[in-house]
Order: sequence, then C-alpha cells, then structure tokens
Amino acid sequence: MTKSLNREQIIKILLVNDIKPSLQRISVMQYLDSHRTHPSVDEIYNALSPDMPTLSKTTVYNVLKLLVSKSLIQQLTIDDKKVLFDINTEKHAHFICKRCGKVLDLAMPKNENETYGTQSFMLDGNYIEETQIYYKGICNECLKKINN
Amino acid sequence: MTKSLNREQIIKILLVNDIKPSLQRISVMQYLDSHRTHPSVDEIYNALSPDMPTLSKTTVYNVLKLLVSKSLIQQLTIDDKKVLFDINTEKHAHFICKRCGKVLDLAMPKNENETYGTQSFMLDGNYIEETQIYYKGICNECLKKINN
DNA sequence: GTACGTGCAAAGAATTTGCAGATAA
DNA sequence: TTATCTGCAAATTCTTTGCACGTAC
Repeated sequence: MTKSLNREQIIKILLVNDIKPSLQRISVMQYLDSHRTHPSVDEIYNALSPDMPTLSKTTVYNVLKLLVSKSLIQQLTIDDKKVLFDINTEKHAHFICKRCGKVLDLAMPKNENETYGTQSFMLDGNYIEETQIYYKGICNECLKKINN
Repeated sequence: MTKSLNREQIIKILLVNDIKPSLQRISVMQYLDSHRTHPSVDEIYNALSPDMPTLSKTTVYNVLKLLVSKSLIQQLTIDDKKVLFDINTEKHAHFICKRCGKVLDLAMPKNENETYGTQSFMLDGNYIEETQIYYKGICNECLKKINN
C-alpha cells in the first residue's frame, strides 16, 4: 500500500515546502518514512547517529520542529513520557498500550473521516487545523500474555 | 448544568473508590472540581500551597496519579509542555489553541458518542479503555486579535 | 505497632537556549 | 558576503525516587 519514498522524492517534498534539503533533514524524513513506528527524538537520534557521527540531538529537535511546522510530520503526545513523531500520510487514529508502551495505528472511527486528519475547519468559532484521536488500553499481544 | 461538589460529596467519592480522604486528596479533588480549566500540576500546587504551607509538589503528583488510576480524573497530554488534568466526567473532546495555549472543552463529534469516553470496548483485538480526541488550532479570541 | 501518607532533597529525563563555527547561495 | 544551518555545552523544566518522619487505625 504505502511505498517507501526514495531520496529524490524526499528532496522534492522538502523543496516544495520551502525547506532546504540538508543531509540532516533528508535523513530524518527518510527515517520517519521507512520506520512507521512512531519514534521518539531519542530513537531517531540513536538510529541516525552511527552513520552521521557529528549529528547532534539539538539538530534532530530542530529538524523535527521544522517539519511539524510545515505539517510534513505529526507530533504525537499520546505517551506522557516523551513526544513521538509520525510522517503524515493517511488519516488514522493512534493506540497506546498501557502495559508495553507500543503505539499502533488504527483506523479512524467510521463516518468521521470527513472531518479528521490534517484539513482545517471551523468548530464553535475556533479554527481547527489538526485532529488527533488517541486510544489507550491493552494491546492484543499483552492480552495474550496476561491470559497465560 | 454541572454543580460544584461540596466537601462531603468529595469525601464520599473518595471513600467509594477506596481512597482515604486525606486533606491533600480532598483539596486536589475540590480544586479540580471547581476549576474546570485543565490545570497542570504546577497550577494546582500553586493554588493550594498558600492555604496548605506544608504541601509538597510530590504529594500533588502522588494524589493526581492515584486519582487517575482510579479514573476519578483524566490526564490530558494535549499540551506537549506539561500534563493537564480534568475532572469532567462527561464525554467531550479537547481543543488547544496553538497561539495562547488555552484548552477548551468541545463536544464529541456526532455519531461517535456511543464509543467514546471512558467505557471500554474491543478494537482490532485491542482492549480500549480510554478514548481522547484532541483538536489543535487557533481559538475564537485569538482569531479576533489577529484580525485587528 | 504496622501500614499508609506526606514532604524534603536529590536525581533523572526531556527539551530549550546561547553561541560559535560551518556551510551554502 | 550574508543568511542560514549545525552542534556543543549549559541551562531549564518536568517528573520521579529515596528516604525519614508523621499519622491513623
């Protein structure tokens, strides 16, 4: 379904959004595109660091902030310990397992898709730019473990 | 609509939930009941501290954690700077203004109420205990300011 | 007296800031 | 050159932990 973006496609996306395609920015985008696991700043930094020895965490913070401001990626606050990131594609809800901490993508509830995701709309006089649905509970796998 | 709870009612709620009604716990509950503004730990501490000089922030953290674990209050992670708390029991969505940081209650989107709020249900094999909807954008008042 | 509750001080973790050097148009 | 981008170190903020004292049944 979702196909990984190649380097050229990522550069194009950055350019279209008025972002200079530095190596660091391309790398963060590429990482988020190929790892749909809602990584934290730390995970992204630790993953990229080996191949980019001079990379600093500050830069990862800077890049992520920039990408969020351009709506290329989404910031998730579902985990109260750390902020997570998700490359913006199709609208979906997020589920966090209270036991193992894993974050999963789930479909948006039915009959709501028209108002959810990244498009903007007015609600009670407020301008809504973003909608996030967070589910919290116990995941499939943890349920099995508990029953054993 | 929503009526403020008196001290006796709060004590009863705590007792029913197997919580010893200490002065600190009553005070935090009472504060959350009478201030439906989604306060942070700091705001609660700063508000109660003058009348309870020995109160410590650790205790506020402890009390809030306990109340959340008993589902008497809800923890909101809509603001990526700090965790917020809400005693409001009726199902509703939350909106945060990206400009002024204010958090407002908004109605749940239509045709969804049956699955949202605090009741549990299964979804894709996962056990959902909690559902939160977060809207982010620019509030009514900030929109007016911008247009001036 | 035993278990529980509270609160101080310290530790820990996540994020931001200030600034200097590197890079690119 | 002139802006922007990067990254180190330090600072800041939020939250948790360890532990000792207090309190209640």
